[in-house]
Amino acid sequence: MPARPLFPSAGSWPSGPEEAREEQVRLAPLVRAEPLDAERVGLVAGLDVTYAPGEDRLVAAAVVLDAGTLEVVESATAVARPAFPYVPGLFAFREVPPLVEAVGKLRSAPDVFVCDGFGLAHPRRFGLACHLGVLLDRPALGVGKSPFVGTAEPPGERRGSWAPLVDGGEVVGRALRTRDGVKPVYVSVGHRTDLDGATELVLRLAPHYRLPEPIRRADRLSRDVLAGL
DNA sequence: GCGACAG
DNA sequence: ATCTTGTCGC
Repeated sequence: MPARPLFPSAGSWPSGPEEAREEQVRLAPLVRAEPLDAERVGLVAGLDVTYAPGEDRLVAAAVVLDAGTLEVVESATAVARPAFPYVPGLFAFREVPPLVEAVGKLRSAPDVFVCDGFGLAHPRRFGLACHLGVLLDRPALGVGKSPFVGTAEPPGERRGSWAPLVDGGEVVGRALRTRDGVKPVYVSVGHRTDLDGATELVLRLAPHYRLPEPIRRADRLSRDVLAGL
């Protein structure tokens, strides 16, 4: 029996930004950093959400890939209304509910969840990847397309080079080059992962494109489903 | 106080 | 996030 209601349906969803920030501060200590052996990861789930222009409707997608072949194993989606407005730093309250719903429809148990956004690279060290990882108590990491908090030197131009992302004197993630000469992505720990493992895994998942394949697949699936509504 | 601010 | 075609470059 859970000590605290974990899901929105359980009635603990914040009514506004203030409560949401308090919730993040409460949950942040639950994040655990653990070594992630990228070589041993078998199944990876990519998560993403697409919003309908103008309408208050969205589609969340979870796509499970074989980390070795990058073949899609299965996928699931959820259609919903945003449960929270977009506020920088409170992003997870918008996307976590539908993402958790989509993940709940999966038959497999992915070894790692790859989120479109940040983990510890967050003002309160509790970004989307932390939030989702803690709720599911599964390994999770975040991949962002633009920096949110902190600063990083530009990594070397070659794929694989990276530079620490530092915020408030803390290393909260890495700016990682996944393609030669292309703008880096920003990797951070979500839950039960570490930066070395996350970096290695992201590189493994992004052999050809800037973004890891699981996220690209989830992005495409959520788009396609939304277009078909 | 002002600007910046994941998706 | 989304509104938006072609175009330049590897």
